[in-house]
Amino acid sequence: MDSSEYDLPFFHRAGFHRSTCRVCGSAFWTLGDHDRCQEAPCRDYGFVGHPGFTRPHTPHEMREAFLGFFEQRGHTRVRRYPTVARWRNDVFFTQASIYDFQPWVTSGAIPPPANPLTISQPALRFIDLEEVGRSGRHFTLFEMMAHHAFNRPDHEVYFKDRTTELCHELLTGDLGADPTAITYKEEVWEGGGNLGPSLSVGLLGLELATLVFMEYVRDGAALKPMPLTVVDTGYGLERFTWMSQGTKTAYEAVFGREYDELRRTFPPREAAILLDHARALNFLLTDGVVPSNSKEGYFARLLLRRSIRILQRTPDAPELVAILDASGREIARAFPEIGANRDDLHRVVLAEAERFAESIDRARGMIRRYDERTRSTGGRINEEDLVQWYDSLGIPPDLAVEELKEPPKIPDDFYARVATRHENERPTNDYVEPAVGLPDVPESTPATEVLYYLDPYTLSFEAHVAWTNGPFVALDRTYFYPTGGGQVTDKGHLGDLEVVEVAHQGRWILHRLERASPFAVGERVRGRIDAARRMQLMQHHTATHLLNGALRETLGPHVWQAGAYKGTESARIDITHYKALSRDELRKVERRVNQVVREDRPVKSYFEGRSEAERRFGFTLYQGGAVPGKELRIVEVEGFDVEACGGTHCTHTSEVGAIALMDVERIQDGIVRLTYASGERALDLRDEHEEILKEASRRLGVPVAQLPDGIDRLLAEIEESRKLARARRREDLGATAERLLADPSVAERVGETTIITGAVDLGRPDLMELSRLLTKEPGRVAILTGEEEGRGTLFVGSTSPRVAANEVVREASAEFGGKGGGSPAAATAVGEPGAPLARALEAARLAARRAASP
RNA sequence: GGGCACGUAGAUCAGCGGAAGAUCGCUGCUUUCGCAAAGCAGAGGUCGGGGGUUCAAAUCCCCCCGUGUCCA
Repeated sequence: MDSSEYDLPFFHRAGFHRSTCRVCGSAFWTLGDHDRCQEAPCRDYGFVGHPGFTRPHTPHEMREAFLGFFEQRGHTRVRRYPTVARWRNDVFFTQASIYDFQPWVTSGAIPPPANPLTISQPALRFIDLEEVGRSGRHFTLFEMMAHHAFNRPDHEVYFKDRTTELCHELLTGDLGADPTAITYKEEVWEGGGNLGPSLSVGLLGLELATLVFMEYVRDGAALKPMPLTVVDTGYGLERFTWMSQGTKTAYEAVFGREYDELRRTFPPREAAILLDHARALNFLLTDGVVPSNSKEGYFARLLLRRSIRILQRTPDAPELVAILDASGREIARAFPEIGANRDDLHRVVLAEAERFAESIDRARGMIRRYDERTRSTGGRINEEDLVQWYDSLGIPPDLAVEELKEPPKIPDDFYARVATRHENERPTNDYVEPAVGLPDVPESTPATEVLYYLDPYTLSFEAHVAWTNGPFVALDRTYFYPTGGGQVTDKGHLGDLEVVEVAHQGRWILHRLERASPFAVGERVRGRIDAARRMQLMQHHTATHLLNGALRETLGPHVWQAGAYKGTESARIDITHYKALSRDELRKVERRVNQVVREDRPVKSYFEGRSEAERRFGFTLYQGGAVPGKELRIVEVEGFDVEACGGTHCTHTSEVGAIALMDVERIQDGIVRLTYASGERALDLRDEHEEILKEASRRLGVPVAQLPDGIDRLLAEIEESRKLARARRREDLGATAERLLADPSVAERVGETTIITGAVDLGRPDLMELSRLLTKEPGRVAILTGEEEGRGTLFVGSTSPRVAANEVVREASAEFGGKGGGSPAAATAVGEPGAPLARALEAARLAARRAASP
């Protein structure tokens, strides 16, 4: 980056000079006499014990000081965005204040909520997890205070010069930092194909803020100016607070009284971890994350379980929810939504704690058994075992060690070893829906005017053909709904031809006909939509919104839609929830949702600017995931549910008819799927079930009310006859055994051993069973042959210590080309088809006699 | 989304190519005024499902399903 980028008029006006850091070699600007930039590691902390600001601030005071400062200078204060980035699908969490405005504002697609604006945005960075409590300055959740300006060619708010001036004024004004102690280090910021100069603000060894100026687009080797330049600043609230107090670590300054409180029970690192995690969890859970083993849920689980482990190994530790509540009360001073649903939050946390306890119990037993087994065979548990247990069973190494009699040392690089195991995993997240084979539409074709948004009831219309190719037709306007948003395609007719599928393709909606289109461009055609199908889809879609609302109302605000599908036969919604739904909860939801149907509330669909809609309804709008565009289509069930949605909807809830829940299942950890039907299908379904019941009752010959008992009786009968068959077989075999034992020609005595030989017509399992019956007493050898599918089977069982069954079989099997083997107690061989089985039997008898003779 | 581990009697698990086991629980009997307890006897298993390899599969291989867990 050219050095002129940093040569700001402000620096000259205020008397700054440019210098080079003796340690890191970077250029920086300062009023003072420094040979190095004023950030660690180039210099030590100089503010511990000697605060760099005049007055100590709490985080709350510091946030107010910051936001107030910028408000007084023409900035509008903007409310925080959720810590879960619902409006984007490229990241899980909000990691910086600028995330709030990506991609729609930064790309210029929509105007910012205010310009310039100031915000304090809670941000999450799990990359620093291990440093929390150790470094004295890292947090998983931190607040990034910022002022942002978005400059268009026709409207410049401010850029590098004013930004730096404001920053300097902030520090040296009321906060009272020594102007000569500050350095502005020249850096380059790059991200997402954009880049620009940035300044890193150092004071007494602490990097307090970064001022980023997004200015260029990388185009190969060249840099092209961005049409919209962005001021992206980040001021760490925690660091400002720390600087103002000059405590030993940032944790004392940030967590204040709660930290002192916990320090009575915990060492410094653990107290810091507990409070850091509690703060992050308060935001995460309030913003609707349910702990689970995948996606954002995993991070909530990680924080919860780490916290629980610390509490578990500490005597007289406070309750986790108590720590969460204390932390939440402090946060709520600035963010009142935190703790507003404390009961729901407690339920989520307690459910997770319970699961963790179960998991640990299981693990404990397993480790103890494994330890005993290993030691009894002279082995030892090694470090790799610890890694394996953590990776596959989730047993923290410190816990494993507690259970072991002779524990190995936990290696220092434990977590690095875990990471090594995950090195060769290939990320396949970037799965793209395979192209459905839609043709490209020439750019010159006018975009399709989408009419179903405005009126879902017009099912017959006239339009002009805008473009056509094979079976595909684009119209200048259409009421046909294309597959999307979990709602399946409309069907119907264009002219006399059937429309089999409708799909989005760029700015057009393509209708695929049953065969090649006969229409000419410009031709006027009549479109007719399959009314019954559309009605059913509308009912299912509106039903989905109603259920979503009822589920959130019944189960708690942690419920978010995690996926949905609306077909003609049924619909389903996946929601985030921490356990399976009880029968009672289901009944409640079904009653509630049908009540809303009967209340006949209006369902309004309209367009609204993104920022305005977010402001009015909050981020629960994005139930269906991130949606593109500057305007959102809002579907509002009055007083009940509001979502951004492009689907076709009933205009009153009563049109949904009825909603019948068909099935509920936990499809994965933290996600519950409900399947249901509405409208005509709900009635059909009830009829079908009725029919099935009646038919079952007819076939079983009992009244419907007695079906369960009837089935029980039937099952008992089946069980009975199965037992009977088994008993009969055993009896038959028993009779055969007795017959053989009674026949002096088949049983011969050699020394202590009785050898019984017999050729019977039985298969292998029966031969085995028979052998068992014959060799119940010690000192017996049974040599049996049978035939199965033309192949002779030899079975030898022995309870004589002198006669090894496998030896007998080995010697005999040569006689009939048999392959086999076994143990000294039982052995078997199967011969070639048609091989002389009798010879094998005789050979086995001789072998057994030889072995048995003293 | 990917890796790893695990699915065996009602429960907890062992077995890891040769005749399905242990402990607890259950049933019956003995002992006891009765209970607890003990002793004896017994019932209870498509070894998650489906393919394959093998003379032989709970055990080895492949594909599903389910559970747990680590990591993005």
